Amino acid sequence: MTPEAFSQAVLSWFDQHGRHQLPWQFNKTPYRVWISEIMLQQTQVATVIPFYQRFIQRFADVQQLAAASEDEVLHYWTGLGYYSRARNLHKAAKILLQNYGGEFPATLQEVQSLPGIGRSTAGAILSISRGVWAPILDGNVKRVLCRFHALAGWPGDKKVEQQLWHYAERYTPQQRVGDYSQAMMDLGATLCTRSKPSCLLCPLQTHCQGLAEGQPSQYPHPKPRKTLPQRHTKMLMLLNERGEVLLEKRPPSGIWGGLWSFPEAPDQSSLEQWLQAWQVEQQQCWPRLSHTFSHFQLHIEPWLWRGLSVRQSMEGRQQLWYNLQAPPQLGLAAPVKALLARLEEELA
DNA sequence: AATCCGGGGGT
DNA sequence: ACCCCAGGATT
Repeated sequence: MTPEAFSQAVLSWFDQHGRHQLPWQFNKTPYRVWISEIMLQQTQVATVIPFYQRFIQRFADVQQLAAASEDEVLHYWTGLGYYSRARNLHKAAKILLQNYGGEFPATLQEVQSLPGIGRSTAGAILSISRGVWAPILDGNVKRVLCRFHALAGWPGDKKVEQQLWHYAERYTPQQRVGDYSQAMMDLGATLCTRSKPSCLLCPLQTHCQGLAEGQPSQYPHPKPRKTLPQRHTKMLMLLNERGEVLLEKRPPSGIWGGLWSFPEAPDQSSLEQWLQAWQVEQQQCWPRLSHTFSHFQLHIEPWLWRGLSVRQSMEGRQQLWYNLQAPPQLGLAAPVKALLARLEEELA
């Protein structure tokens, strides 16, 4: 799809279906767009609207904002969150008054140098309020572009973000650049939503790679977990006098759902319950196993228990004695299979 | 309970 | 050059 066709499709959709009645879409001065863009960082439109109206009513222009106390500015921000946004807004207003005569500068560099304004927000302010050619890349636009190009990786990753800026630059049109910025944000906010996107209504559906793959909502990929949560458990290999070992069927859902596994003792009290139930003669600790899942890492401490005498209360659990010489055909959890193999060596 | 979010500040 | 944070909303 050519960049011209892309932006044309987005703009046509915006003319028909975009949002045009938002408070900051009237009288689009740099000041009013600036305030709205800062409020819209990390905060949704519906939440922002009443705050925006109160704020603009009290601080109608840069001069009034700069003249106010920080306390009062923060008062009008109370409930919006991310309060450094308000402090930066106040700081920037004073800089605008001191260094720019109260007028917004016209270049991306200068706007971006103001506290609280990065590349995307600077682009939004200049394109929407002044028609300056400047791409934007907020969360909505990132989502649209990741899906459109089926771009793998997490958008917070530098390489991925760089590629996204490249796409953003490519599609940003020379004409109607402000409408295009607004249109892309609307598209992401109303159709290309995080879950359940309305692809059938999307002006880009015929060229969207993510949709072509069948799972557009898998993009953008989520932030990778830095360190997987660690869980610990003991697996009890209860060996009877016939050389059989006890297995339990796991609940149908959850980890290893419906598979057979050793009895587990994740904590001390459950361990003691098993000890009392079986009155073990000999306990032998084996080297630990680690097993990694998508969302946590499991550290397994295997214990071999021999000389079982008493047996209590196995009701309510599906259990069986697994004969190592004549193994039944069962679904086994991976580490259980490994441990059973090791156990067979041990007894041979 | 986990995920998301633009920019700033710290490592 | 990366990592982490803020603070409310959504899922």
